[in-house]
Amino acid sequence: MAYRQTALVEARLHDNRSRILAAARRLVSEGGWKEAQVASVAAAAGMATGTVYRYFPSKAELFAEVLSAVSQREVDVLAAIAASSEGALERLHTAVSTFVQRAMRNPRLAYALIAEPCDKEIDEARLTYRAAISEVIRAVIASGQAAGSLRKDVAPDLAATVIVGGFMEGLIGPLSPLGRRQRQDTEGYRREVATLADEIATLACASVASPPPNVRPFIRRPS
Amino acid sequence: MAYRQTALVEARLHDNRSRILAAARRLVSEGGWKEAQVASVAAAAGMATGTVYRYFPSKAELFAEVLSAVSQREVDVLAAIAASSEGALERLHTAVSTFVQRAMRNPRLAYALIAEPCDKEIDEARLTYRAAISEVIRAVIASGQAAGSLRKDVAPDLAATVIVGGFMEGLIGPLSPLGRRQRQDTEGYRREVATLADEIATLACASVASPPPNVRPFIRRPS
DNA sequence: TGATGGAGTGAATTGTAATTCATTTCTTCG
DNA sequence: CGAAGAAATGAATTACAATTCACTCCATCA
Repeated sequence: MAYRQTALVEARLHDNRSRILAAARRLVSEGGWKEAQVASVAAAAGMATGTVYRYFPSKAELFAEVLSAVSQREVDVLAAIAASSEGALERLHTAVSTFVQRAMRNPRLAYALIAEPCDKEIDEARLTYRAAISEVIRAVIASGQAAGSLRKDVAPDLAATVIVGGFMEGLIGPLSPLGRRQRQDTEGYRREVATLADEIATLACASVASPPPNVRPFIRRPS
Repeated sequence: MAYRQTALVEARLHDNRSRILAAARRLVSEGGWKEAQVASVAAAAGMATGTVYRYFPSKAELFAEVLSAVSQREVDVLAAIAASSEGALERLHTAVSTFVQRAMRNPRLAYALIAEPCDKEIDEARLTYRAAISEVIRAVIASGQAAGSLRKDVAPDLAATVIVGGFMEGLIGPLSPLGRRQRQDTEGYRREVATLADEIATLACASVASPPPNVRPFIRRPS
């Protein structure tokens, strides 16, 4: 028994793992999935390609962990807002507009994690966090319905799904590399983002607020 | 000059092209993108792989045309609804619920075309039609605002994007191979679909209907 | 110090489909 | 019929990254 792992080595291993994750995250947030190749990550982390595989079993698991780390923080932020003692409508508005504003802080990363085409396996990991966000929103809606401040004629889970889809889609244009024209460090940009966030949040709130819309849809001949 | 294309041959060529498109569409609607391989399409159309390339320059263009054909019909249906003389809110409700119901007629195909992970190039073609749908919805919203039946405090293009994202997301669960458990030919299924369509459409309508929601969002300390 | 075994390396391998193209088969018409 | 050109074929090629692994390098400790 001439070798046993010592604390120093253990620390280095842990550090390597972190460096890989950081490099992976940086590459995605700079160039999207196109840049997120295992070989590039390894190079960016200052090690050989094979080394990455000593820390992660596959590319998919590596990036799932990147996604997980970023997304979990957002879920936590939303959960904290949801847990506050404000009215349901206020919590919903704040949750949505906060999500939008935070996403716009790092648009390229948010775009990649939310919308950019990527490998199937990574895409599946997205679902998990979209579901987690949806669940937070659902709880807010359900509590608002119980308290009587929100309409009761919509299923909370469906409403939450629609709201999440809505604000994500509303974000995609502004987030996407094509939709962003302005430098991010200007006052005008900040104001635009705040306006966008408020408008999207208001749409979300309106969809579940009382009173219900008074619509009498007409019947179409099915075609 | 011993050969010139005759009408008979021209007809066969056109027929081949159609067969390729039909086969491609059938494969996607049966097995999703996983089954949508050029070789499989060729086999399903009863010809050799290389032949497909005499009609389409690439896989992406082939499937973009499949997507285009299916989507354009939906855009047309929505446009017809949008052009009717009903109130804006009624047109919006009918447009959304009609889209949902039509999608649920062929869930596997709709799922593939709307949400299933696929090649980047095909994914880009999706954007075109999502934008076209969004534009139809935007026009309805704008006309409703002009007529005074819809709130004026939301930008029509943003509202349209959010609504489209919302109803697409609301559809994904029910459309996806995992979310569908029931046979499609039962009375119960039809009723469920109708309910889903109505609920989603109602959410969409509520998000832009008058009066605006009365929300006073609280301020969070940025974290 | 040198024997032991884990850690790191990166060129080579693998897997997966799209795409090509030399060859064969079919159509046309003198 | 048979020459000429178009269309079809499908096995071979290409492209591209993920993944592997035989080897080298380093840390540990008797």
